[in-house]
Amino acid sequence: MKIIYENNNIILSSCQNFDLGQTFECGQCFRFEKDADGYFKGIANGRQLLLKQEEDTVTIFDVTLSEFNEKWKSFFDLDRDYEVIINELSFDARIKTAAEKTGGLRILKQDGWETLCSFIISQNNNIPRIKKIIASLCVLLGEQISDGIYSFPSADKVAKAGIEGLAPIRSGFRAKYIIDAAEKIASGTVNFENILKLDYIEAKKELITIKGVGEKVADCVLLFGCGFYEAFPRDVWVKRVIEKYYGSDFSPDYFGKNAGIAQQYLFYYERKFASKIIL
DNA sequence: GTCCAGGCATGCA
DNA sequence: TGCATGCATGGA
Repeated sequence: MKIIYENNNIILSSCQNFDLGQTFECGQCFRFEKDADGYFKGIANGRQLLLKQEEDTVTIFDVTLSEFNEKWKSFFDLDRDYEVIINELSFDARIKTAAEKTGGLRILKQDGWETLCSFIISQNNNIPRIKKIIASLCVLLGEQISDGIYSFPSADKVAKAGIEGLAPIRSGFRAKYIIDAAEKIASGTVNFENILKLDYIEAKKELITIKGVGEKVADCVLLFGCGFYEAFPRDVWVKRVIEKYYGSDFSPDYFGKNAGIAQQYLFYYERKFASKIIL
């Protein structure tokens, strides 16, 4: 990959294993959309981001080189060689097949609190509605960045709103879980800086102390928000794949240190290509 | 109208 | 420890 800074845009050329559509659509994030002209728009790290991809060239608009190096390089996991990872995982025929279609996705490193809150909302819910609830939460309690664009609200702001304050977002039984998470993050009882220093097992234990956070949500937070690539979220889709192809004695250790990436290939492939569900 | 959604807490064996 | 059940809401 070559990085060029030009007219306040970052141009990434000769990108390998980097497809914006797959990265944003594969189910790890909820605030990026593709518009009719093929531009991707989203909100992350407290700002709006505009991107476009033509073949193996990705342009990130209105971003300085220092901002790119500080924030977005790690956000898009650009220092990781996914081709090597796919080769390592391709001892498994299912991964090899899946990655032929989904190998352009990259595991984003999103804000921990936002990821935690988003995946609490995701439980027993469908993706359109998850996006809708998150969007209303941002309008309700986030900061207005520009016209109609709102940041993800701080844990402090959400904690202060309380369960009643969340009523307008219609999150149902999840409201009490959102508030418990917000309170624990705001008070420092659960601290992402600390979690990043722990090993995977300890980090997961820490997250599960939050009400409404079980193994699956914790694994999503660790994988999509904390860079624990061994985290292997088992949702209904992945469980289905495991039952069908790997059997009941399956362990994520089978895929090793990048089990989470393997999981994402399987999840996305199953939803997009192996089932009739349209994303 | 009915089914079900990137689960989890709870109660009961 | 393991399994059944309820949960709020609205998309499909």
